[in-house]
Amino acid sequence: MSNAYNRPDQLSPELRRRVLDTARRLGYPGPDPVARSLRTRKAGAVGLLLTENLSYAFRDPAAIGFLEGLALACEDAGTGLLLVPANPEREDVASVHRAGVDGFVVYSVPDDDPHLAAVLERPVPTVVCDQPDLGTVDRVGIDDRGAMYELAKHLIGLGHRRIGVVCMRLARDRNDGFVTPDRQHAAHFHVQRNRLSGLAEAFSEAGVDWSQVPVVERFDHNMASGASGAAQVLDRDPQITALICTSDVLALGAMTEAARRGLRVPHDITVTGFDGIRAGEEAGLTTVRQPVLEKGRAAGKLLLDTNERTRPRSVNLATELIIGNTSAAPRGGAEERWFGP
Amino acid sequence: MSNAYNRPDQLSPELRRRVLDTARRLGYPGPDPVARSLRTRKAGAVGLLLTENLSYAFRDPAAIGFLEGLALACEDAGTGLLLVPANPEREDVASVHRAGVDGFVVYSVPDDDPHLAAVLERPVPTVVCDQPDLGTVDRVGIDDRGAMYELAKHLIGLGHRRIGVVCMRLARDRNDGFVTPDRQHAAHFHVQRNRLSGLAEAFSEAGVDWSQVPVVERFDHNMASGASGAAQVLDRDPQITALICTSDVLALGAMTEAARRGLRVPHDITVTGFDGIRAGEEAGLTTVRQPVLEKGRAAGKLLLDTNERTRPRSVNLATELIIGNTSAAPRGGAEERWFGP
DNA sequence: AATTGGTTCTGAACCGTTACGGTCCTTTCA
DNA sequence: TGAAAGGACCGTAACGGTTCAGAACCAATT
Repeated sequence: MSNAYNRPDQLSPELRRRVLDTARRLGYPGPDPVARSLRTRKAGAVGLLLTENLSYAFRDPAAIGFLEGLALACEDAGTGLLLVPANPEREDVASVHRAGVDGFVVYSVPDDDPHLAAVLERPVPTVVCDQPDLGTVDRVGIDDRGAMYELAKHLIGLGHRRIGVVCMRLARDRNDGFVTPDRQHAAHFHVQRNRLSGLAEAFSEAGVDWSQVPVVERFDHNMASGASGAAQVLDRDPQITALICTSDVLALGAMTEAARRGLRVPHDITVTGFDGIRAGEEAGLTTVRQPVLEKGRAAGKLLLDTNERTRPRSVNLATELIIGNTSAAPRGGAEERWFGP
Repeated sequence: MSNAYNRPDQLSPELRRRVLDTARRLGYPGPDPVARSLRTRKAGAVGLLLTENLSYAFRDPAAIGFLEGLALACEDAGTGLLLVPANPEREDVASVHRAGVDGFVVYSVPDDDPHLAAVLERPVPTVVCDQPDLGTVDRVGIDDRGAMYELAKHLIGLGHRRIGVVCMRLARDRNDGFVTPDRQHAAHFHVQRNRLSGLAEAFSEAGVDWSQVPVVERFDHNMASGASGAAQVLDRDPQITALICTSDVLALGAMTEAARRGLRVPHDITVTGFDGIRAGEEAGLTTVRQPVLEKGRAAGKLLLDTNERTRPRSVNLATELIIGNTSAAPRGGAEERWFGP
C-alpha cells in the first residue's frame, strides 16, 4: 500500500522502509495523481478560461497582470493553474469538459460564449471576472460604468463636447468599423458595454447627442488597432477635440496616429485610455487605473476560500482616475478652429 | 452508460435521446474528467515547471514570450497547460507529484532543483528548456555559450579590454555580490554558466585575465537589480569601458545607473544585454536576440509530438547578434583616461 | 426450422488510489 | 492471570468512467 508515501505515521518506520524499497525495486513511480484525484475528489488545480486565443492573453498587459495575481493566489494555496484552451473560432467545448479542476475562473469572455455556458454546467465552484453578475456564481470586477463616467466628467469639465471613441470588440463577430447605438447596447462584452454606457450617460447629460458621436470598434486588441481606429474616427470628423479609447493599448496606438497626422497631444487633441498599464503610465496617459493584479488575486482567493458561506459573493475593486498630460482643454473650442475638414 | 456522450454511433438515436434525457432529469453533470483520465490514461494537459515564484514569471518578458509559444503549441493540440507551483523557498515537491499531466516542460530551473528531480522520476515524457542536455529527456535551447562568445568578440573588436559583468543568479542561494571564478564554474543555472564561460573564453583569448574581471550576481531579476549591480561594478572599477549584462532586463537597469552617474551610453560606457526583448529593442540595446516564442512552441511540439521515435531529441535554436547603439569603441582607450577612481 | 450475419444493448472488469473497518498482537492495569 | 486498551497492519470497497466480450434481438439465407 502506498500509505507509506502519505501517512508515514500510520505504520512503523521499518515497514515503511521495506515497502518503499520493494516499490523502488519494482519500478513503482509513486502514487498516480489522477487516481488519487478520483478517489479524493480533489484535482489540486483551478481552471482558467480565457476567451482569446490562449497565447493572445500574453500580449495584453492587463491580462498578464490578472494572470500574475491569479497565479499568486494559486501559489499561496499550493494549487496548480490550468489554462484551458478555448479557441473562439471552433466552438470546441470539449476542453472545458476534459479539464480536471476543482473550480473555474472565467476572465472577460462574451456573455454568450458557449465555453462559459459549459463551465457553468460543471458542478464546480466558479468565479467570473469582468462579467455581469450572474447571481449564481461568485464575481469580481470593477465599476466600469462609473469609472468611465468619471473620466468623461473630467473631459466635459475641460470643455470637450465633440469627441470620438475607439473601443475593443463588442461581440464574437468581427466588426472593424463604426458602431450603431443598437450594437452598443447589445454588446456581449460586459466591460465594453458598461464603459460605453458610462460615456454615453455623461455626455448625454452634458447635452451631447450620443447617437452622433463616432464610435469605432476593433476586433484585435493591439496598438495597430488603436491607430487605425483613431484614423477612422478622425477621417469621419477631423474636428473632434478628444479621442476616448476603452483601453490603454488602443490609446497608445491612437497617439501614434495623432502624431502621424501632426496633431500634438494634448494641445491639438486629447487622448485617454483605460487600465493603467505600465506603458501608458510612462507616456503620461490620462486613464483609469484598475488593480489588475489584485483582481486576479481576489478571484483566486474567492475560489480557493473553503469557507464558502453565503455564496454567491460579488466583489468590486476600486479604480482611480489618473489625470496625465494627454488631456487638456480643447484649443479655443472646436467651433473657433479655423481649419476645416 | 455514458457511451451516449462519446459514441453516438454505437447506439440507436432513440436510446441515446432517452439516456440523455434521464441523465439531465437526474442532474447528471456529464462524464467526470478525472475518472475518464484515469481510465484512458490521458490527462489532456501538460505541466509547466518554473523555478521562480509562479507569478514572477509574468514579470520577465522573456519568460512571457516562452509561455506564449508554449501556450500556442498546446492550443494547437487542444491540450491544457498546467502551471505547477514550485516555490523555491520550501522544497515542496508534492505539487509535482500531484499534477495530473501527460508530460512536463521544465523551463530554466537550477540543475539541482528537487522539483526537477521529482519531474524526472515521473513516468511521463519531459522536455527541458535552457538546461544541460540530460541525455534522458528531450531538450530545447540555444547555444548560450557561442552566442555570448560572439558578442564578446564584437566588443573585443571595438577595443574593450577592461570590462564588468552583471549576471542573474547562479544558484539557489542568494548571493548579491561579486562572484568568485569557482562559483562561476559551479553555477547551477545552465544558461548563466554558459554565458559567463563564453565571455571568459573570448576575453581570455584576447589576453584579459578573467579572474580579475569584476562579475556581480543578482538574485532578483529586474531593472533595479541591473542598476544596483552596475553600481557595484562601477564602484569597484570606475575605469571599465563596457558593462556586459546576461539579460536585457539587467542591461536596461544598468543603463539607468549609468545615466544617474552622468555616463553617456555608448560614448562613456558600452552596455550590452541578452534576450532581445521589446523594451531593449526600443532602447537600441546591443544584445543577442533569441527566439523565445519559438522556444516555447518547440518545447510544446516536442512534447506533444506522438511519433516519439528515437528519443531523446535535442533542439538548438538560432540566435542573432544585434548591434544597437549602446556599444561603441572605448573613448580613447581605458589607459589614456585621465580621470581616476 | 435452423444457421448465419449483423446490429443494438447489457454487464462486468479494470484504471490506481484512499478510506474505513476489522484482525491480530502487544502492552497495561486490576 | 485475564480483560481491556491501544497500536500496527491488512483487506476490501468505493471513486466514475471506458472498453470489451458476449447476450439478445432481428432479418436474411440455406
